[in-house]
Parts: sequence; C-alpha cells; structure tokens
Amino acid sequence: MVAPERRRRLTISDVAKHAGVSKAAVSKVIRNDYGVSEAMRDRVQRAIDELGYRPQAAARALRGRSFTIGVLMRHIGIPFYAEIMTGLVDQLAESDYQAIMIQGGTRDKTEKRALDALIDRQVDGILTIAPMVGRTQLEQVAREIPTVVLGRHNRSPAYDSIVDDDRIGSELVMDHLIALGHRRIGHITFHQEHGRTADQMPRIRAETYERVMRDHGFADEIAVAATSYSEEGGYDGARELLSRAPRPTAIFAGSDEAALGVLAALHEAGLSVPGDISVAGYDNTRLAAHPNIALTTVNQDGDVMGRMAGRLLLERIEGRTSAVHFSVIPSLVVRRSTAAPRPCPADTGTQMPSE
Amino acid sequence: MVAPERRRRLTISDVAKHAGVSKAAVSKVIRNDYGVSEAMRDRVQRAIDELGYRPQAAARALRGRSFTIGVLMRHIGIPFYAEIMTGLVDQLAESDYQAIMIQGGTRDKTEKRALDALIDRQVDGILTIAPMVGRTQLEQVAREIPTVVLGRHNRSPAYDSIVDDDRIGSELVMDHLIALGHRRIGHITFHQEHGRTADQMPRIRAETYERVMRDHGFADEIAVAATSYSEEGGYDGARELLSRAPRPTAIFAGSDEAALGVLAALHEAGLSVPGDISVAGYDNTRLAAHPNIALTTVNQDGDVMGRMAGRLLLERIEGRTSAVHFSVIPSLVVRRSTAAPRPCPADTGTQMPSE
DNA sequence: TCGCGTACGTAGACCGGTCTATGCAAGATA
DNA sequence: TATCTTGCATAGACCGGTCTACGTACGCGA
Repeated sequence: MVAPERRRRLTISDVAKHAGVSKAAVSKVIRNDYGVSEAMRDRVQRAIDELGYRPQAAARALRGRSFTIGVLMRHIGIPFYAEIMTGLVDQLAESDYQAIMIQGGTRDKTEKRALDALIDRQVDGILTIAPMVGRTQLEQVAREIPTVVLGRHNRSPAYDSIVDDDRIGSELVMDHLIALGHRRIGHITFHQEHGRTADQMPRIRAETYERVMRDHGFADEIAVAATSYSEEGGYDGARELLSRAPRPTAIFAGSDEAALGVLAALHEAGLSVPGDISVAGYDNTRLAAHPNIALTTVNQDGDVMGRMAGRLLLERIEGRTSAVHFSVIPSLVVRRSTAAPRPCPADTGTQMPSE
Repeated sequence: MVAPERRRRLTISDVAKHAGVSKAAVSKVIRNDYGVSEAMRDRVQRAIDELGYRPQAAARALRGRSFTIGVLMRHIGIPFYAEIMTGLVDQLAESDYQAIMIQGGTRDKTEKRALDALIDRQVDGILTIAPMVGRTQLEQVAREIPTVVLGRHNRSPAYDSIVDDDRIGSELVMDHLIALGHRRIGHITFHQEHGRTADQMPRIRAETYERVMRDHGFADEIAVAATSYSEEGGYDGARELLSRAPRPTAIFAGSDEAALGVLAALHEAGLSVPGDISVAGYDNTRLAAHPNIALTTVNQDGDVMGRMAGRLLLERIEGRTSAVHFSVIPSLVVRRSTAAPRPCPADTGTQMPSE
C-alpha cells in the first residue's frame, strides 16, 4: 500500500532547461525586469506557456514578495464585507496580487492569532476590516507590512485608513425622519466599556443624532438606548425605548443588524412598521433590501471602499510612506420602513401594549 | 527622504544562537520531532518565548508544510458559508493549521485563478465549497493536494466529499406540507444547461419532490418552475407558478434565496403567507430566521460540515489516501411561512389576482 | 587598434526553514 | 575488550525562487 506518487511540480529550472537559458533569465522575464532582449522574452514566454509553468509563491515570498494581500475580518457572513471584497478583488485583478481572507473572530485572542498568521505568511499588505486590536499593535504591524484599516476612525500616521463619514450618514437619516414630521425619535447605540480599544464610530452616530435633535429644538425628546449593534442589541434597545411613555414615533438604529432586532421587537409587540413606528438602520445590508423588510438605511459604498483599499495598499507596496485617510460619503436609501408619523389629534396618550 | 528601516524579522538562527544550540535542534523542538532531550526542549522553548519567535510559513512551505488550509468559495457574504468556516476553524484550532479563504467569484475563469492561487501558495489542503469547476480538474488538483469538496454530489475516489442528504431534506419539506393538508404544491428548481459541470443537487431536490407527489397520488398536481436558485429565480418561478389555475396552495423553493424571491413575488401579488400560500425553502439562511420572514426551511448543519471538512483534511494530510464521502442528515425548521391550506368548500375556482 | 560604455546573459549566493547523514557518548552485548 | 545499539545533537544540503556581481559581445569615438 504505497501512497500514490505525488507528481513533482514544475520549477523555474525546468523552464530554463526547456528554453535553453539560465534560471535568472526566466526570473527576469517573469518579473518584467530590465535587461532582457526581445528574442529572450519570446523564447522564455513560449517555454512558460508550453509547460504551463506558474511560479511558487512561497519561494518568491522567501526572497521578495508573496504577491498576496491579506484581509482580516471578524466573520465572513456579512454582506457589507462581501462588497468590500468585490471592490478589492476588482482593483487587484489587473495586478499580480491575490487577496486572501482570514477570520479573526470576535475575541482578542483569536483575532491576534489570525493577524499573526497573515504576517507569518509574508503577505505584502494587510487590510483589516473593523479590527478590535488596539492602535499601538496596529502600528507595530504597519511598521512591518503596509496596512490599511477600514472602518475605524482611529487614525495613525503609520497606516492608511478608510472610513465612512458617519456624521453625514447620520445626518441623512435624521433629516429624513424629521422632514417626514417625526420629533420623538429614539436611537440605539453601541455601548463600549473599554475606552482604550473602542472605536469612535458608534459615538459619532450617537452624537450626531443628539446634535440634530437639539438643533431642531427636540432636546427634550432625546432617547438613547445604549445596548449594542447586534440584532439582540436592537431587540433589547427597542424594548427599552418602547417602555417610555409616550413612546417614540421613529427609531434610528445605529446599524442594520440592530434595526432587524428592532423590527423583531416591534413585530412581537404587535406594532406595525411604518404605521405605528418608523425604523431606519445604517449599513444597507442585503437583508435591508428585501421586500419583507424594506428598511430605510444608509448605504456605505463597500465597493468603492474595497477598491480604494486595494489602491492604497498597492501604493504603499510601491513605496509610499505617508499616511492617507479616506472618507467615503454615504447616501440614504429610503424604503418602506419609514413614513410620516400617524396623525394624532392629541400628541400624547398613545396606548402601550401591555407587558 | 529615506524609507523607514524595516526591522528584520527574527529567524530560527537567532533563536539557535540565543539558546546556544543548532538550527536543527530548534527546528526539532518546533515540530515536536523525535530525538530531543528534556533539557534541550526546555532551553529552546525558553529562547523562543523570550524572543517571541514565530516561524515563517513561506520558508516552511518551501521545504515541507505551510500549515495552511485554503478554502475556496464563490462569495463571502453567505451565512451558510460562515457557519462552515466556524466549524472548520474550530476543528483546526487545536492543530497548527490556519484556514485562509479566497473568493472564486461566479465565473469559471476567476474561480480557476483563485484555485491556482491557493495551489501556488502551497496550501496543505483545499476545501472547495460548491465549486463550479469540473470533476476532472478537481481530481487533478486532488492529486497534488489533499482536497475536500463540500456541497457537490459529484463523487470521486480522488477526493473526499461532504454533502447534505438532499433526498431526506426534500422529503422533510414535502412530508410537512402534505401533513398540513396541501396537495397542490409547486416547486422551483435550478435549471442548468451544461450537463457536464452541473451538480446533481438541484436535480435530487426536484426528483424527490416529484416522487413524493406521485407517492401520494398527486401526480397531476406536479408543477415545477425551472428557473434558478437565486432570489430572482425565485421571483420569476413564483410568477410562473401563480399564473396556473388553480394556483398552488404551497411552494417548495429549492433554496432560501429562491424562497425570498417567492415571498417578494407573493407580496407584490397581494397574497398573504401562509394565509393564501405556504412557502418553504432550503438552507436555513439567517434571513430565514428573521421574524419578518420566518421561513420554514431545511437546516444543513454547516458547523458540523465545516468540522468534518477540517477532520478529513487533517487525515488526508496525515496520509490517508482512500476517499471518504460524508452525508449530513438535515433537519426541518418549521416557522410561520407554512400552515394548513385555507379550507375551501370547492377545491377549484380560487380567484387569481389580475395580471 | 584600443579603450570604454552599454546591453544582455549567467553563475552562484541567498532567503529561512526542514531533513538527511553523520558524529559522539553511554550503555548493552558478546 | 571489542562491537553494537540507542539517544541526542549538529553540519550542511536542499526547497524554488530572487538578486548581486560579473562576464561577454557589440558599437562607437579617438
């Protein structure tokens, strides 16, 4: 019982022999290096094509580049991340670089392990999407490898960053709701304990919410549920907001995930959307678009972000050392989850569903 | 303007020097190889810890293993894939292997490129999730690298495969609908032109549907819309089925994606679910669980599948050469999208919404 | 013809690990 | 005592690329 002979892979030497030239010459052709005659190029290229040779990334990595971009994300099941990847892959398609992804999970330890794994695999550039790891550590990574951080407002001169302009996005939502006639608008935010590693994003959305409320003279109506951006957080937050009297006529959830939780809570409470309450989210996930959900939300152009990430990484690999911070302007997507509040003769005294 | 000195990475030689031993000794300790005294192990381990050394995967790959498992998937935004990854990562957590993912996209060419990229990066094992590439090519890959194919019924002695038992899953749905009292049940299937690379999965689901219908004496009620498993396919398929008179009282969509399209079409047609029509899907995606959708569907345990994939790959890497084909028994998740058909005095003559 | 610069091609070191072959010492066996 | 085994440590080849340093041929001006 012998293991089947695992066919040896073609090497650059095979190509060199087949073309009757040196390894170095083949290498030069592959890398489009200077000092190759037209005849040599043709000859080697023909040999490569005939044999179907592809260089081995590991060997290249050992000496120079691995032609690999590593992307670190918490989980893969997130449609927005998929969009980012689409943009990134598109951008890299014309280069020789390939994007690989790795899951960091939601624990510091697993994320660290994943990040190390990318570094150990000699990737030429790293894109981290909404990482949990602290700035200091990111800077350390960035010193070794070109790095782009997406979705964290935590700037650093050591790495490039790409963020959505959350201030503008939140204003879009609030202006929309207020234009519809709402004034008792609740907000669900993400409460982070650790100020150290916390990102400013939820804070920006919450602050903008409060500012706009105040600007319109609705300071007394400000109602924030500080739970989390998860579906569960949205559910809990919604129940908290609903327990107020009078209850809000609209809820601006800090994320679509949370908005889904809000919808679930409203559904459970027997309240209709947007009849009884309008709901808006943030992120324009794919679920938000489904007719049964039809959530008004803020669209961050993940495709553009991913594309930009690819460009910044390639630039860094080419040698740029100054940091670039890119801000993407989001847009509002109005769907059926928001409408004018139900006209009410008396503005107070709406009945609550009994607990 | 000089680029900042990029700090040289620690190598095995640094560790050896620091511990006052040979490179080979350090290598042995790292790999838990035979022929290392207790004293040596301690000494080297201490040096590794003190310096914070981590071996470089590229260098290891060149000689032996890269300790990397490559996962090829079409897109990352699919919750079911996320579950698979969770299982896989869990399974690999105790080993020294790391899973990386790569997007193959939906075109043959891009998928091929992604697959090559994994091979060029010397991964020790490959998991392909519902690949488009033909069996012959998969077999060729499998000859070079341990391979597990998930989600294709296309078996081969060259690689392991993991599939959901679609026959059982489809029976679960059909039995459920029939037990509720339905007999005019429509089905939406995925029509594939290219028999060559086509997978049998949609065929199995469709055939099981027809068989169960016949077994219950409902052969005359068989109604299949051959579109696709996408949301759009579901939408088109539903409209096709609705145009029949009498229209079905239940629709079994071959996938949740398609089921979502069905819901959208029904919503548009002003039909209520499950009041007018029951809808069932297949896959138990995350959307299916949301209260606003609450889709009855078939759950494939992605976690178990991913875990199994990891185990099979590790076994193959350890030297197993015989093929294993693993079938996961799915389960039915009953939600609010299915109910008994509306009692009707006359079974025919239900009015259609005008087109 | 000589000297020199330029263009092109190659030999061989090198990257950081693994792995084989070998050395060496201590204990077992003849 | 001589030989053999066993356990442990090491030197150095090796993986498949890249890259430096050098050799060679050719063109051109003096």
